[in-house]
This record gives sequence, C-alpha cells and structure tokens, in this order.
Amino acid sequence: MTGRQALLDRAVDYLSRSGIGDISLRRLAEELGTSHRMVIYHFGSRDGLLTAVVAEVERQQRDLLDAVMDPDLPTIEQGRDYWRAVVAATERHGRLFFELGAHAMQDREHARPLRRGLIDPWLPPLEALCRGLDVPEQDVIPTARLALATARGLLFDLLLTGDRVEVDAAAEQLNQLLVRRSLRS
Amino acid sequence: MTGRQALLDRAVDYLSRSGIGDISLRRLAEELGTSHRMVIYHFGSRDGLLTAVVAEVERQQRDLLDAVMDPDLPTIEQGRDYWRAVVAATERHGRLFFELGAHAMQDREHARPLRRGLIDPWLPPLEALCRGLDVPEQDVIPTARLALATARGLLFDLLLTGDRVEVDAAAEQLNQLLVRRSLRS
DNA sequence: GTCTATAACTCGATAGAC
DNA sequence: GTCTATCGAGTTATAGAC
Repeated sequence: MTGRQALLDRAVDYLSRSGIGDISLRRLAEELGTSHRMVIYHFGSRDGLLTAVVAEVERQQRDLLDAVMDPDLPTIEQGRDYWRAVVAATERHGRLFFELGAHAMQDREHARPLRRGLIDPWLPPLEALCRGLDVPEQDVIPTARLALATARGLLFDLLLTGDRVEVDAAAEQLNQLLVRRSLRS
Repeated sequence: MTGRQALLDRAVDYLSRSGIGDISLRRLAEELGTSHRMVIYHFGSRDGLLTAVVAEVERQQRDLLDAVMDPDLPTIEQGRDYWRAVVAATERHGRLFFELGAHAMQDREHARPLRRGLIDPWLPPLEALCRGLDVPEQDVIPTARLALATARGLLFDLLLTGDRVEVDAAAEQLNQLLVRRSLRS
C-alpha cells in the first residue's frame, strides 16, 4: 500500500522541515507513517534511504532549473525571475539543501554525488544569462560562477536571519551592478 | 592534566576535519584522547560540548574579523586581503562552519546563537570597506550584505568542488564590478 | 507488503573509588 | 582530574509468520 515513491516524497518533505541531524531510522519511519521494517524493505538501510533522498533532491533541482529558465523572456527580467524562483524553492527545501551540502563537503557516502551536482548543472544556464546581459565573453564564466555563489550566500543569510527585505535588496544590488556594466559597453 | 580548554581546542580541530554528523560522545572522547567520563566532567553532556564548540567558533570568527580589517591599507587592497584571509581560515574550519550553519537554520539548541552571529558581526566592517570604495551611501548596506553573501557562496563552492582557480576568478569579478562603479562616480 | 520478535550492539549519563 | 562499572534506554538490522 505504501509505495516506495510515496515514502520517498514524505521523507524529503519531513527532512526538509526537520533536518536530518542524527534522526534514527525508527523515529523517521514513524514520522513517515510507516514502520522501520518497511523502510528497510524499500531502501535496504538507513543510509540507503538517505542516498535515495539525495537523488530525489538532485532531481528536484534539475526540474527547478528547467522551469526557471525561460529563454523567451527579456534577459533583465530573467535575472529577477531566477532569483524569485530560487527563493521560493529554497524556503521549502533550503535547510535540507544546506545540510546535504555540508554532508557532501565531509565526503559522506550518501551525499558524494552532490559535490559536483550542486554546482556544475547550474552554470550553463547562468552563462547564457550573462551573455544575454552582454557581459564580455572573457568574463562570462567567472561571472556566472559569481552569480551562483551570490544566490547561495544570500539564501544562507535568509535561512539564518529571515531578513527577507534586506536580502532582497542585496540581490537587487548584484542585478544593478551587472546591468549597469552592460549599459556602458 | 587534560584541561578544559585543551580538550575544547582538540574538539574544534577534530570536528573541523571530520564533521559533527551523528558522532557519539564516546567515539569523540576517544578521538580527543580522553574518556567519555572526562567530557561529561568538563562539559556536562554531549550537547554541552557542542554548545562550547559553537562559542569557540564564534570567538575564532571575531578574532579573524579583527585580524583581517586593517584600516591603514588602501581600500582596494583591503578587498583582496579580506578574501585571501577568509579563504585561508575556511580551508581549515569551513566544513564545520557550514555544518553549524545548517544546525542553526534548523534551530538546534546548541547552534541557536549562530542565527544572527554568522551574519551581524560581519556587516559593519564590510560597510566601512564599501564606503572606502565610494559606494553611494544609499547602497552601502545592501552592498555589504551582498559582499558577505558572495564570500560565503564562493566558499561553499570551493569546499564542494575544490576549484580554487575558478572560485578566485569569480571573487575577482565582484571586486572589479565594485571598483569599476566607483571610477564612474 | 506488513507485522512481531529478537539478536547484537551502542548510546548518554550516573555512581563512586582513588 | 581520572578511572571502572553499570543502568536503562534506544539503536540497526534480521528472521520469519501471515
């Protein structure tokens, strides 16, 4: 009755709200409305479940990326759309995102795919956005990496402080800096 | 013989290298070269030790901040010095920094002081740096917040990918954007 | 797919000697 | 400040019935 995918969805949802921390297999299973035995049945082990959660988070990131990047919009609007969509997604899943990021930095088995997976797939669309803003070609790659880092850093700030207005204002500063440069070239 | 401070230093060092994760009090004590009984004696509980680790990390951050900000240097050099010093400190303690940041986002008891402590103390020196770069007064506060977020986001990238050259290039882009604006004002 | 039972450990914390 | 001993609870994972 309780299929694997339904269980996985509920796991991502629960862990996004409460964190992984050192939650036990049994407590987690109970929170998901099932038994520890069922988690073992579907995922093999506690670590197997975490590995599946990581794969699911990666999949959701790709979906978000595809949804955000609408190449038919004017480029300046794309920058703001990008920021808005990423913020919306992050307010739901951001705490899990940063916790898994920390796990990946520590080379924990289940999070290892994220070491490149949290960075590489995001760069090409941002490079396209930079080109749309007429960033000089030799600056496109570092500027895209800068924009990605800034988004992550601002989300880190937002999730810690909740200072939405101040963080939005900082994001707008980067937009201004990039747009203003393109007006001079 | 094994004083509280020596134990704390070793704990910060060990956790910086290996992460907190769900390490047990007993295993951690063993890694520190003492017994679980001694950790309880000095810190009261496992959580008491983590609380002390958080306070120590906060103290180290303040020390770093004081060391980095030398108001007698030319301002443009200060920006690069700032970045270099933060990178050096982060390569030692960055994984612990981001793990504790994730704990703070989840409102875990021991990490709660970090919710504002990872952001607020860093802003005034960066605001001073912005003023030194002739950023217009109404943009100083959001630009400082932007610079802080960018540093954190780039460190997040660096710790995941190890792409030192690419990350340095992205940091230099922000420097360029800020300096170039000041040349026009 | 779902359940109970249980093996085999490890946990945090305490007691109390030295 | 350091040690051993131990309590009571909770842990992952497995066995096997239904």
